[in-house]
Amino acid sequence: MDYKKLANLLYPNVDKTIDYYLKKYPKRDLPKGAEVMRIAPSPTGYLHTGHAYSAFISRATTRKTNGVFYFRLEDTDQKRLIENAGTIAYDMLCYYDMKPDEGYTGDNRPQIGNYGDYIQSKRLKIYECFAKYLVSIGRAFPCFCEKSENKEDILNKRQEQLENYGNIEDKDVCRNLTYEEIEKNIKDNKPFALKLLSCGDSSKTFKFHDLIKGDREIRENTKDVVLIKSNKIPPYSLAHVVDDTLMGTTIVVRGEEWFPSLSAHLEIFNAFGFKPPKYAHTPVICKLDENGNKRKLSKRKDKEADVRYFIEQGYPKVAVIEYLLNLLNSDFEIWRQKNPTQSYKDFDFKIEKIGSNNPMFDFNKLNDISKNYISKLSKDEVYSNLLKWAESYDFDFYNYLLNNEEYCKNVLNIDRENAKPRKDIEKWSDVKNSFSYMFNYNNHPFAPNYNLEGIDLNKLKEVCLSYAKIYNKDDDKQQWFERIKKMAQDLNYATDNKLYKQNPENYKGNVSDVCMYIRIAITGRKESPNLYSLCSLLSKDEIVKRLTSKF
RNA sequence: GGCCUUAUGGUCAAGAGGUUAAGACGCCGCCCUCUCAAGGCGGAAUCACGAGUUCGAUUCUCGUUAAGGCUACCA
Repeated sequence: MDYKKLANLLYPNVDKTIDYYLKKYPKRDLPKGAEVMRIAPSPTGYLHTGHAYSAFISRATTRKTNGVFYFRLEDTDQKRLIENAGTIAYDMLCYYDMKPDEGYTGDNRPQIGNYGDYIQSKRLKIYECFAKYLVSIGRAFPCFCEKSENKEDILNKRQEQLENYGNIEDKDVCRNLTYEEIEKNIKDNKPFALKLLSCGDSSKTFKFHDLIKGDREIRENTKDVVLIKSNKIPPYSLAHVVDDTLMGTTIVVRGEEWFPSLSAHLEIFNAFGFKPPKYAHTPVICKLDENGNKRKLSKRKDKEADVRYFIEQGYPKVAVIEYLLNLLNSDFEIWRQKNPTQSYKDFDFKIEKIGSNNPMFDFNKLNDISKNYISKLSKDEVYSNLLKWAESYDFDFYNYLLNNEEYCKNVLNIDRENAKPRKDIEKWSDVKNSFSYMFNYNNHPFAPNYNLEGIDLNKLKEVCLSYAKIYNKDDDKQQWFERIKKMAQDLNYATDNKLYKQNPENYKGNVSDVCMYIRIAITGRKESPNLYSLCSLLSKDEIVKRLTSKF
């Protein structure tokens, strides 16, 4: 077969050679050891938590090595495109401190960098040229078989093949077509897919080093994978090889689900004579499903699969990043303990430290990281973060915060900015609820739906009414408590816990019960931060009103 | 069916041919305390199973099992 002739028959309009493109995108001039890495999502949905997870690896590694982190949009699956998904993905990356240095920046926004176009659907001419080259050296052939239109058909066909033949044939029948047969099909305007003519032998293996998985022995590829679909668009396999070569990618980070097709990708690199990049196949974030089985985080079922969920809930971005980082390099948290005030960016992130089994998403851990992070913020930082969150997700609360800035900051500062700060805020959406008695109590002498079951209403009334008479706004913390103790004694409550425990029947209760009644009246709850702190932020009128209006 | 990957407490995990098998989250208890949170102290809980190599295996090898993935003109 005359392959050059075949190449011209299949791609008569390609006028460039691959050398043209290889020269057009020369080797990058970067410092020694610099890595070039990319995030290459397909815009078929929002940015998945797993994308953020692997993007972090690339961002951290390129930051560490003074390399380049770029964004390429893999929009080759025309059927599943979702509008704006690419833009959202870019914006999410920026939000989470992973702004790319180069590439796509959103739909209708300018691209950055000299290795574009960074949108695959705009690179079809390039792919065609590379495809033609493979035909011309006898490593690709056209396949005129009818394609299956949907996944179900494909799965059925596969099942049928399994049942009838016991295995699935890799080598495609069309690889044996003669030039004349092909020519006739082309003249008849039959659409074709271009496939790799695999030279692999499945009984042979070769050595391969993965940055995460380590040294592996891999079976040679035997599958005639599709290089150009019949709609002229390449699937991932060819686009990956061509783009990562032209764009100078040095490390490809991708999910472990790609590992089985690695062998085919390497054969394509090999067919071109290109040196493949290094690879890091990452574990996949999972969760426990209803049946107790591990499964991949699913965008349809799991809210935490969408990075926007964490923003809506008001998790600080650093908390989310540190959680993912903790999953990636588990020694991070030891470093964090030793370096409580440093940025996570100062942590020496190592790709090879990434574990190789699939972690489960753990909200307990995220919440813990988040509440620790928030507890270290100053009241001004808390206020501004909360305000920003509320602006998008709770506008009433936003207005309240804006109009009562000083007061709100004081509330947020209760037990903050000291050695043992309170750690009861996990995310911004918690704040309004946990401090509702401070923010919006006006019409509720007792918080809405407060359950007074088990509370002695007579005692509650007695304590509240007598405390309302003696409350003094000018007391300092000690005087405040002394006054309560005095009142407790007068009402026959114990003020010494040991005495009380010895003879509880001699008392109506302990001074802690007195505080409980006051707390219920002031906050509508049995638990709250330090009562003195709360009272000192409320006016005397407000306190008296809360103590008395119920009765 | 074939192929690939993984297996240390409930979760994230360190670890090495000989360890009392780190640490963190969660859980439980005690202390502190006006309650809660925090903090302090303590506790329960792990090397999937079976062979082999070895003086010795959770660690190395081989099987088994389980879970996940791929086997698409999806990425």
